Amino acid sequence: MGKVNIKSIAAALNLSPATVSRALNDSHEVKATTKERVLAYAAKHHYRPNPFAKHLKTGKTNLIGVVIPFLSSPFFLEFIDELYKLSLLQHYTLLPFQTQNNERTEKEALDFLIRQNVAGIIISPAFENSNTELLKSIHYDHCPVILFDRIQHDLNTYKIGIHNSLETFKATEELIKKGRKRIAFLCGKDIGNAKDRIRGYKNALHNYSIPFQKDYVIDADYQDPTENIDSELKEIFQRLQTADHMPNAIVGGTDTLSIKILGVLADLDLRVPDDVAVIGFTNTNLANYLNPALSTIRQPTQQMAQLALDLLIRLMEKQQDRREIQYDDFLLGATTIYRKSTEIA
Amino acid sequence: MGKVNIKSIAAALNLSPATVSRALNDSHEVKATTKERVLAYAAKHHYRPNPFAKHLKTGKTNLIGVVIPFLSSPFFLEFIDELYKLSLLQHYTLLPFQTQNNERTEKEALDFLIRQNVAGIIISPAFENSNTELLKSIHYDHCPVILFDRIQHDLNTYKIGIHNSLETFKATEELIKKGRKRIAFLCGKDIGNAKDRIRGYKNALHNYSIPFQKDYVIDADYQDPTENIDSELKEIFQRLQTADHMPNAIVGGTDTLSIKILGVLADLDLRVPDDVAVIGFTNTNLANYLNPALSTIRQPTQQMAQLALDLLIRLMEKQQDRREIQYDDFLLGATTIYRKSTEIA
DNA sequence: TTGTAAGCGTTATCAC
DNA sequence: GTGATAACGCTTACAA
Repeated sequence: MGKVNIKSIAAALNLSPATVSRALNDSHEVKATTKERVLAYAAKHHYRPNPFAKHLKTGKTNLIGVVIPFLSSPFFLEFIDELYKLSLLQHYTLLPFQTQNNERTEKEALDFLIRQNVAGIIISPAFENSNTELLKSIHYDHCPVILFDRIQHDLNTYKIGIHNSLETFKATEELIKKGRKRIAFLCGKDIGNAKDRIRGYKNALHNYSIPFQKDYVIDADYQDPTENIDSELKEIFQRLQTADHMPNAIVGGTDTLSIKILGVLADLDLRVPDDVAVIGFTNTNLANYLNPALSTIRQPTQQMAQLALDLLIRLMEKQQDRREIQYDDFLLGATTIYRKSTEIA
Repeated sequence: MGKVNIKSIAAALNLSPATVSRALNDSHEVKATTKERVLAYAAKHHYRPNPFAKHLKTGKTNLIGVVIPFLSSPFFLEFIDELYKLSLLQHYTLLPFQTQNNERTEKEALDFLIRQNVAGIIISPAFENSNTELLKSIHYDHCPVILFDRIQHDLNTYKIGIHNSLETFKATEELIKKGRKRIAFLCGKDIGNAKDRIRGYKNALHNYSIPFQKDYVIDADYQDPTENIDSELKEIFQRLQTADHMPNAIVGGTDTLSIKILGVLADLDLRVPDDVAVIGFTNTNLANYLNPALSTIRQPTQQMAQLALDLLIRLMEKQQDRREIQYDDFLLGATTIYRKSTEIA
């Protein structure tokens, strides 16, 4: 069978392409009967509009680019999943990309998205101020950009995240109240929100007059959660153990690290929570099945996704120069769940 | 600044659009100096080719559609992740879609992919023979389709999976050898590979003269792993308990169920492995950190992704009528890891 | 209410 | 080597 497009439909029905186009787009200026004829024929012959032609003409797409560090982290996975569900309802199509915390890969993803002429972009940057100039030029001249999760970024736009310093403050405080004073903090190197999370941790120590120890802030450098950083972590803690300087509590600053640390501690024959209590950021129900069940700080991914999409759509529809808009930061509340790993007798 | 496209470059350099196009495509029939001039100008003005125009003209894309039941299952996540890495190297772009085990959603995804004019599709169908006719018409008339994981499907194409019956046979046999005889099997309703997995389980029972019991095959009907089927499972096992017919071992037929069952058993105050031993399909390192560490059958996602992409590219490049190709099935080996949950004293 | 025609950015087929 | 020109499938003034 030949290809079925507007021209062939027009020919078959003795109409002009313009009328067919109008009928397919449910224009009010076309007779009801013609509309029916066209629609019936189109359905019968499985007409599929060619988006390339359409977009070439209109210059618009219903694509939304989503740029995240990686999928293999429960938080980002949940976020994307929520976003999928929501965008489906609004007839937007998601184009997800991973950066592996790498600025170059991020740039390539952004370039690709622009070539695809996406209508908007939702991003959690590879690291603090990665691709700042590129993102600014996209946001100002091409399509709106919204930041989430890693919102430490000079791009002037809506930012959706949680109150990172507050959350780590509370978690650290909880450990202190339970009598632990040698508290370590795990964080990803250069990750956009690490600073805030460390600040909360430091403030809590300060509030309870516990001296801050530099070697208790443990930077892990990873591009990918599936990477084997376990041995790196193990070495660090082994060194602390040897120096008789082992912490008796740990705050996990990222999804990935919070889970990995349990395996590391088990390897070192340290009992959780007796020897070392653990609490960390993590968005997975699996935390409850871990050994021991892990206390977690859980980000509200559903809310975050909803808000990101709403704000983005609002920006996409607005004609105003995006340089001149007054943007707000949205800091949502996280949910902390205390489980076995912080249950100190 | 005005838009920079082939025409504007041509105007600025006093060339024709045709020459510019040739230069950008590194055609040999264009003078080296002109080529340089064009490339320099393009780079300086951040020229980005418009894929919509290009594809409208050539009718070809470098897009690969990937259709999976859901992302929130470790196996599919790993698979997609591997596919991302590999396709990046080959300059293909992935368009991933989830079906939630729903034929209608799957159809919408496939329709979308065709409209996007993807060069090929890799799919694990929503269930056995879902969208058979549509997939056939796509494969024969539009672009090659490759099946993976859930390969019980009438579509005649390359199929990549594991030897499901063999793997469940071995797992069941192991439990039998450890003295367990009341062995239950968990599986997703209608999922394409459930039949084979059940067959392996049955064969093992048969080989050791253990009578097959119908109520030990437990169907769980879920659209999404994050769904709350825990209570459903709990009820089923509670009923078995009451009837004094509780199994003392369980084989988990899917990623999702294998993990969930641990929580259910804990809720029912059953000890693993003492009261009930558990082994199941699951592609996550987290299995090692679960309570207790879960024995797993792990699919070779990296190999599967590599093979899927290789075969797809081969088909995309071949001109032959796809009805007439002789397709093979590829059954790769899985890796079974025995951990605490099957450690029977 | 419908038709005509131009044009979106690119590539391919001719000429020159 | 390079330049005109048509064409891909669609939308949209403008005309009728």
